[in-house]
Amino acid sequence: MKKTYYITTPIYYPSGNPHIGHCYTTVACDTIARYKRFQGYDVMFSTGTDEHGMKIEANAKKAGVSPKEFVDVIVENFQKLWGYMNISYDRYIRTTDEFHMKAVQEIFKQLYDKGHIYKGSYTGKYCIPCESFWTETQLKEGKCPDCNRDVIDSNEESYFLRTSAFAEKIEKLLTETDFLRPESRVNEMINNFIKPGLEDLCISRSSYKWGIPVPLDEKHVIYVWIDALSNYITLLGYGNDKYNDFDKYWPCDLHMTGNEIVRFHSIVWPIMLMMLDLPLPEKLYSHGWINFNGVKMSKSLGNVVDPFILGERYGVDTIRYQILRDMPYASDMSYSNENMLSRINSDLANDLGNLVSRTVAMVEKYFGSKLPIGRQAGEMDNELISMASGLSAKIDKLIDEPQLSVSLAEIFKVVSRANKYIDETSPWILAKDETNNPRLATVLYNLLEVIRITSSLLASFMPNTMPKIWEQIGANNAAVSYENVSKWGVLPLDIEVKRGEIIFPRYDAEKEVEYLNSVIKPAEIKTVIDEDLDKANVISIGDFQNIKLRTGTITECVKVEKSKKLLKLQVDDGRSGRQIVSGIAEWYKAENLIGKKIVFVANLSPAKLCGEESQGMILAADIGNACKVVFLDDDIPNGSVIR
RNA sequence: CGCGGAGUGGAGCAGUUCGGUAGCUCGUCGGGCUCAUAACCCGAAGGUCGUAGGUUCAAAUCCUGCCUCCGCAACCA
Repeated sequence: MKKTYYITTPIYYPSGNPHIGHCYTTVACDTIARYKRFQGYDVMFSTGTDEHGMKIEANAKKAGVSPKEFVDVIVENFQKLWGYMNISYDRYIRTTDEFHMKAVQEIFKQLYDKGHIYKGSYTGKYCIPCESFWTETQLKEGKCPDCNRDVIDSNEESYFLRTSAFAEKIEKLLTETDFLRPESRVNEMINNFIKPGLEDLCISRSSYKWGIPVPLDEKHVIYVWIDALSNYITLLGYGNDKYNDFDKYWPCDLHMTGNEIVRFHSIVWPIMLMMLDLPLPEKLYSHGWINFNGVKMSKSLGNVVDPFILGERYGVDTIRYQILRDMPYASDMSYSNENMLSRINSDLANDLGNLVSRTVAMVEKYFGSKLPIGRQAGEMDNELISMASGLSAKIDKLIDEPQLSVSLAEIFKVVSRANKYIDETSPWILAKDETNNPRLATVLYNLLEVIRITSSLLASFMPNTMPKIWEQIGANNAAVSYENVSKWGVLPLDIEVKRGEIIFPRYDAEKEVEYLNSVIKPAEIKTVIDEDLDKANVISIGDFQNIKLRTGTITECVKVEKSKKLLKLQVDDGRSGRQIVSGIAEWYKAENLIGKKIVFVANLSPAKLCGEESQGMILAADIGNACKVVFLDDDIPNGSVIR
């Protein structure tokens, strides 16, 4: 029986359309899945969408549709993108799939029956108008991060998972095995969550409805963790009859995730599996993010790179190549339109595409497309041959780590060596004398062999384009099999080539960058104007009159020592003065504010921020992620009322 | 002192585990070649490795302080 290999992407949260970040994770998994199939494994490659939760419920409401209708549209976009990017997933799971929902309830029940779940109460902050729960850390200066209003303490009855009991086991798993990679993540997890003491996890909510109901207690829905993480086993048939290959594929060989959900995959998920008495996955790999010109991509900044735009213009394989090649192993990738163009021009067009083109052209020109049988080896051949035939062993190892960028670098080292080999052997000189024909044929044959080997290995990365190369060098399917990738001399001696279209065109980098900059913009500071939000939050004139705005002058200003964002201002308010603490330290230096005239909310109930009393709030404008204080003309007297 | 990561020629990175005066890709400049997608090959210029100290015969690499940037802090890959 064939050996199996099970690889997963995370299931994505469809609160918005997919972008190049989702793309990276999925393309990386696809490449590994393809390579494993190439090696002869029986592969299960899964992806999907995590479709429940408050945010989706809220977004759907805003859009005026049901949550299911809302996610259906976005899920279609995800699937469209995966089709477009040539993603060879075997199974797509949606957490709204009937079989999954039933299986999750089944898993919940099992955990409950085994005593791993108990009913307790969840303490948090609640914003009444937003109907949202927040944790202490989510609050912005003690206010609801969505609407900036006061929140109240709230106790909600909830179910909890006894994760605390497994702290020691998880610590061992993380520190004594290579389960979690890269290693830097291990430190992060241990320091942040294990050392301070692992707490039980709240696994249900009653504040929204869009989720899988808790069995026997339908007031609650199952919160994301058990719902989403379980997908990795339910899609194999665990707890349901729809699929039947759990025994075949579990335990998983590789879970790939982004950094933000490592915690749940490295701590909660293994604990769940331990509770269920199931074997643990072999490996969890967390990759970095794609930054755009050094700035993290985010929808609010409007600097999200759209894979469709890039794919349309340069081809899907080109995009796949670029993101796989430029994402470093353990850190973030810095994307820029310039880097993208430079990468595809120099590696794909100049090195690989041109190698194919010049080799095929020479076989055509010197031998009428078909090599003669006679051969004559040369000393210069040895290095090239040994590099090429030893390549696949390296790649096998790198794919397992998984070091995709380094894999590509290794393959392209051989491509470069082949270009150099052409210069060393100078076929155009050999061609001048017919007695050199055996030598010339050998040189060209060697080049074709290098192209066969490198393109076979590259096919997992660029599945569309490599067959075009095979056609041009006259390689049949057997020649590009895994079995032959470590062998030399596989192509028939009298191989016939067929010149074809240019494989990777070269682009005018300057012109293209100009074009790209016009359609894919780096982050710029801009104000998001959300009229709908304003309309939804209309207040009466009375409400407004309840807010007392007054003018004042900043007389003293120092940074609050313990905090990163807070400045402590002494304000002359035309009366006895007051102290205001404001979260603007990221944008203003304390000394620069002294003497400035500002507007503040005079009747705000005092609050303590980082131990400092704040009697009011100063007005500032949100500009993108930054903020600017509203300054006034100096001739307005302190204490004047604003209306 | 919340946690983590990073600061190396114009850009992006490797090297730091096990100290011995820096390496790769792109870009720039010069040369070669002409089979090829103005592509390919060779060579050169360009860095006192964030900063201040310390250990050492010797530090990008070890130790200490400081500065700057980024990410995370219950769910944006």
